[in-house]
Amino acid sequence: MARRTTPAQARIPLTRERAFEVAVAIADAEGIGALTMRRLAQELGVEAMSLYHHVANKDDILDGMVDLVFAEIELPSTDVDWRTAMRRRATSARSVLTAHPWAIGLPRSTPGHATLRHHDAVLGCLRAGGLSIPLTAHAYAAIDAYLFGFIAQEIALPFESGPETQELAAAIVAAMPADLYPHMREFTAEHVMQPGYDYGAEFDYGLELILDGLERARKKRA
Amino acid sequence: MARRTTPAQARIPLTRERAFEVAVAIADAEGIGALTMRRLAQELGVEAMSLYHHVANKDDILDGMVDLVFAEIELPSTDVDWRTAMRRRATSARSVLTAHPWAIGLPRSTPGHATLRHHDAVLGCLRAGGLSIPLTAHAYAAIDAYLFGFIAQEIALPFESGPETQELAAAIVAAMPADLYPHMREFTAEHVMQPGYDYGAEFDYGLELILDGLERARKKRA
DNA sequence: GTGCTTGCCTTACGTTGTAAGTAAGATAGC
DNA sequence: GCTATCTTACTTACAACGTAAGGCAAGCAC
Repeated sequence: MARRTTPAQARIPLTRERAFEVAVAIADAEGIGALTMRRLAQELGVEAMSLYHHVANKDDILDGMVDLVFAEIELPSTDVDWRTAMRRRATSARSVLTAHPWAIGLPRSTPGHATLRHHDAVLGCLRAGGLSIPLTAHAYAAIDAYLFGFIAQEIALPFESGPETQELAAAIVAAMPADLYPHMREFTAEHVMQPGYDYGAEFDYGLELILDGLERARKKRA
Repeated sequence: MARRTTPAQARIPLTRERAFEVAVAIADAEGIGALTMRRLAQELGVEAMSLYHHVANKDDILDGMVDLVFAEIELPSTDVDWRTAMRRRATSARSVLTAHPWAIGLPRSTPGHATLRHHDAVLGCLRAGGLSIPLTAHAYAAIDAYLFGFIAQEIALPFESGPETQELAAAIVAAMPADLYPHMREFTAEHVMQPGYDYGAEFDYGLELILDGLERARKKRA
């Protein structure tokens, strides 16, 4: 019997977009490992195989999810200084990807519309900011490598980035063989354990380093 | 019958290390997707479940593989200028991780000995180069974020980084809706398509940007 | 000899993605 | 009205996965 599971209420028709949204919700709540075709279907009030009428396969869903996340990231504005615009979009990307930590580790196959538009806006912002095309190429590669690299490292940390959990980090290092890693030991004792330490705060330093270097290069050419 | 599969030759006893090495070989040759417990066991002339006498589970194997890869990366030397040392280790990391492209995308759970020793050596190199502890923290975070971020981006490219495949990149962009991504279009036409373009070459520019900024900060304090 | 340890194998289970086929309702043409 | 077709969802089934539980054989200690 192909009877509707909830005959009382008119069913919201299944669409790609709804599937992506619910998939994101599952991954956010329980991790990407909890996202199976059956689980997603169940959450949509549908059987697993019905999903295949709207998506090609699971990778298709993962692509759609990543694009949905990218759509959340603030596009760089061309109304402000290019460095300010880059700073804002970097901060936005960091907060969005931290909220969806599974997204950065997903195998990226085909970029979606939001992803492409995002990258297009970044290029446009750099050009509008007065960077030459070769310098734009340098900036684009450097900023994105740093941005997504930092976020990936931060997410991979075994503890939350924050002041109250430095003790945990210290405990991890303290549990290591005493003289094998002397510099990590020193670094932990004299820096990580110090009050006010916050790994996440390093984000801004590195970003400014790159933006300053690029601005210097831009001025030199002009 | 617990008969040996190759009774003629004395069997090399199974060890964690041998399992890791063969696992790396499989992942290198056929991708990480081809690495299953059964396949690995077969390659070792053993049944799948025998592996569990030497490793805890599959994640344990993945950890061991990553550590094996890290062991290949050249440690930064303290005999040369700290920037030279960082440049060399970055170049080494890039070539090693490009040779084992599956490694950078693996979920990192517990770092192994080689990984820890590597990070310890990096910290030691920076300190020996005259960077203060806070500046070492900045440098460590910035360099690694950029380094691993760039490599991840490079590996995720749908084409090999190299001069002869820029046409493919151009074809991808050319297939996009005409006016949706104007800056990508401009960038491709006026830069990617130009002779001599090589995305991989951006690696050095960004790295120098960061190293120069850090050196400037070091000098200012001294 | 007996008993313990080590190393490997056998069988089996639950879960996964998805191929293939089918059936119910909606819509269009007459 | 009736039928043909399309859309949407369901059912069944399968091969491949990680791994739990237990068994058999060889080597060693005594």
